[in-house]
Amino acid sequence: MEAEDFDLNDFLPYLLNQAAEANGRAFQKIYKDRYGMLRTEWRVLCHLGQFGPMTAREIVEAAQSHKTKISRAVAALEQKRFLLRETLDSDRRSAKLQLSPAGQRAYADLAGIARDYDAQVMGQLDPAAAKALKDALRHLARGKR
Amino acid sequence: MEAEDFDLNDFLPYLLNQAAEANGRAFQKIYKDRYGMLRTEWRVLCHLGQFGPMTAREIVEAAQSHKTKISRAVAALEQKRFLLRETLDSDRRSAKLQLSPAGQRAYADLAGIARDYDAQVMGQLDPAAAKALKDALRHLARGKR
DNA sequence: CCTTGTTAGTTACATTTTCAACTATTACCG
DNA sequence: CGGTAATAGTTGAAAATGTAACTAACAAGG
Repeated sequence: MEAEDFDLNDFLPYLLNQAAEANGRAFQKIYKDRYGMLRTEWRVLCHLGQFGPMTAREIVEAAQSHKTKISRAVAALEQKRFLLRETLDSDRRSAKLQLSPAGQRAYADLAGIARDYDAQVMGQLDPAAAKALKDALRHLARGKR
Repeated sequence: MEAEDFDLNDFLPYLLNQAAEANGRAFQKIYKDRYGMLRTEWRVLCHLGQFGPMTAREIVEAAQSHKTKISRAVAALEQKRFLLRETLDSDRRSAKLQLSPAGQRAYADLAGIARDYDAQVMGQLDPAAAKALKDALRHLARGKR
């Protein structure tokens, strides 16, 4: 329990951060340069492209992200004409959000690149370790918010 | 290579981010509430506590962090009296940075908590998976900046 | 219906991060 | 040496994020 036993390079939050940052940068450059998107915008695009129309609240839950972030990302995507919103009759506070054709094209483009990127990075790891890694990450990402 | 094959919940940068955020929050609260530190400040404290006196540039390299972030964190730690700076005779642009006694106490305190926290989280994982996880993270964190 | 409470989403403001100069010092090279 | 280039670190403005308060719509109980 002494501080001497502590090793920063073995501290999980630090490792996760370093890995996330190092890893995110390359891909971030792509959606930024190509579509002028921020990370949260890419995430919203991604959720809608993958799961179909959703409300903002559903995206908040799925992405485990703060509602102001989602709100702003939705507004930005709408302004860029990647997204359409349609107020729900059943609850006029919410809107059904879905990708425009341009949004779908952007999603298809980026998803393809993401897939390749993921395959390339994961390919550097031993297959068993690769699977274990993602399982562990999914476990760590769950439930502590 | 089609977008349909892409699964966000299997995309490494996304998983890394989710895991890092979920995981970082809990510990962040501690150094923030207890010492009013920001994450970069905690990191600088940590580097100095662990590796002894360094220059700002060395911290930048070790932490793979931007120099303005480090510069401001150093200034903040100095103001909080956790850190002492001493201009180098060999190169008067740089300074030797080291923790004050108060800084060392804060480090010892936080390092102990960090160690426990890490053990607790890692303990939830299968031992083999736990080791594989950190190895993989170290691999991913390397070299891509 | 009318009051009270809750929820979806937005907006305003403060904090933090990033980006682009800028200063001071050192290194290199004719 | 003297001038140009490179490096350590800082600063100011712009962008992004987080926090809190807000609006609008719904829900439920009397």
